[in-house]
Amino acid sequence: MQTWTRSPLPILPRDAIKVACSQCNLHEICLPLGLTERELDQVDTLVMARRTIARGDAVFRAGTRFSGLYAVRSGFFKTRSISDDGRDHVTGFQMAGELLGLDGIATGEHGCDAIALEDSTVCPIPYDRLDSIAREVPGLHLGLHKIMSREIVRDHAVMQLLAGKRAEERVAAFLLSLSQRLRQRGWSPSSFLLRMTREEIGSYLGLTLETVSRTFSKLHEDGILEVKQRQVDILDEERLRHVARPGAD
Amino acid sequence: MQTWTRSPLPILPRDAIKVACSQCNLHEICLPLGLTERELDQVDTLVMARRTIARGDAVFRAGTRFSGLYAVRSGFFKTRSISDDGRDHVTGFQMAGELLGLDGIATGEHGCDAIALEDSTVCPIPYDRLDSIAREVPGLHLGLHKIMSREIVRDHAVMQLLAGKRAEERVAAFLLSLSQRLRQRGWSPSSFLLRMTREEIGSYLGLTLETVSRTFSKLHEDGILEVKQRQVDILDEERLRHVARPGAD
DNA sequence: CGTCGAATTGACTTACATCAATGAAGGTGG
DNA sequence: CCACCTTCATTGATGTAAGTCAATTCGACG
Repeated sequence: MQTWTRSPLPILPRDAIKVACSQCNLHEICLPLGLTERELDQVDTLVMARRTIARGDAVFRAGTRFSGLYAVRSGFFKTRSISDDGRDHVTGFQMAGELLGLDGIATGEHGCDAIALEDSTVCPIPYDRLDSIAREVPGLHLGLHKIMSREIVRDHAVMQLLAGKRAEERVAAFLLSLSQRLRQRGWSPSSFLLRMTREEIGSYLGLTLETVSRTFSKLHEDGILEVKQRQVDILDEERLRHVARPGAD
Repeated sequence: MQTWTRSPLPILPRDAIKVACSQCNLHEICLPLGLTERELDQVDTLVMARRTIARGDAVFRAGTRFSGLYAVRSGFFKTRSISDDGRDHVTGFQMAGELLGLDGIATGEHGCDAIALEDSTVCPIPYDRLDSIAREVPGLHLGLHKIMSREIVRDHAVMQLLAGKRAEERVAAFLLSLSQRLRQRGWSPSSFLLRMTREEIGSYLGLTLETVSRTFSKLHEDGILEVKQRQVDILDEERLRHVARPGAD
């Protein structure tokens, strides 16, 4: 059924398809954010092809050479890294319009694995070409700076959450963050399917899978959520907000 | 005694002194990292003056307009932000050669307070000038990207630590990180004075000040550290490493 | 229908927080 | 110079949120 996505251009990999940022409905939240039409045309030469990633597969793995970033075109990812003592840790979840691989610029090697949690597509963005095109499109640098800066802000928020919040607050904040990002993309912010396991949520939030599960049950008992396996329905966003930030009024 | 640092140029603020990156002994770890002599000369026009910050004062505060970054020239800082629910949290400690303010690029507002923990000096780097100079010095963009990327990598390491490690491991990792950064700067990595309180360490590591104190005592009892108030002497770095990453070999 | 990974729930343990008292260091003013 | 105060650090006693271990249950898939 989807055979039309398969290489009309025999030179490219089978799963690649030519695509332009200017035509992409994500360009308002993705890298080309805030560029003019003219500038967008130049950026179009950047992203040559899409790559499809099957559920469970990696876009890149920790330790491999960094050659560029990947914009999530569709689907859902987790990034995970193995810590010095062998335990592994989920550092984030990424959805359409978000960038993978920012942590590789520093060292020239990817610092984590980027794993697809469902069948997904990404737009590879070669870093050297990005850099040279950005010389003619100054807004592109600003855009990238902003994206990296936003990542830092987000990480700080997560650090705050891990350092200071209790299990219930963490889980509530996590759900609200998902909800808000879904809303931005035009999907339902109150009814959605979790793409990750309880264990992956727990790893991200610094909790065990049992605690995550119990917390979902608790929020359910309290009438704030409907949870059935991976299906989540937020019944009372206001109270969920309240759970996430106790003490604030 | 230090009056010679005070404005030989009456136009500048009293505590400002003209300074060049090319003459700065920090340019190997600071922003101009990896630039040629020629390029450095151009960058010299960027940083016009130093600013001194008294202990306890802020370089900038959360919510104020972002106008640029600040390179720590000397001294020691903490960054702290107030979370949505009113508690405050230390997001990092910065020493000579490190940049303050990266999280402000995203929103155009500073996301945290940057407080001097001892009398310090910073080099203000106006963002718009940085951006325009970077057009002629491409390495500067790469440098900034690398610095931001490194910040992301570090934040992920902290997240890992907060999510997965126990008190003793956190404190050990914290001391090792300090030690390593001191070594990079040519100071003693094994004998140093902590610039922050137990409470600030605790806030950063997601622990109470009591737990931090107890953990120091424990490491002392085990013969790994000498700790007397703020003075720390690492007696056995190898074992400290071992405490920080249990289970690894 | 049986198998397997994921999720839920319960009983028990523990690492760390909380509460509280005491002790050192450093700065200020008489 | 010493007495005083404030801030920071240490140490102990007790409480609790979340981890651990273990048993079911649920759903998806072959």
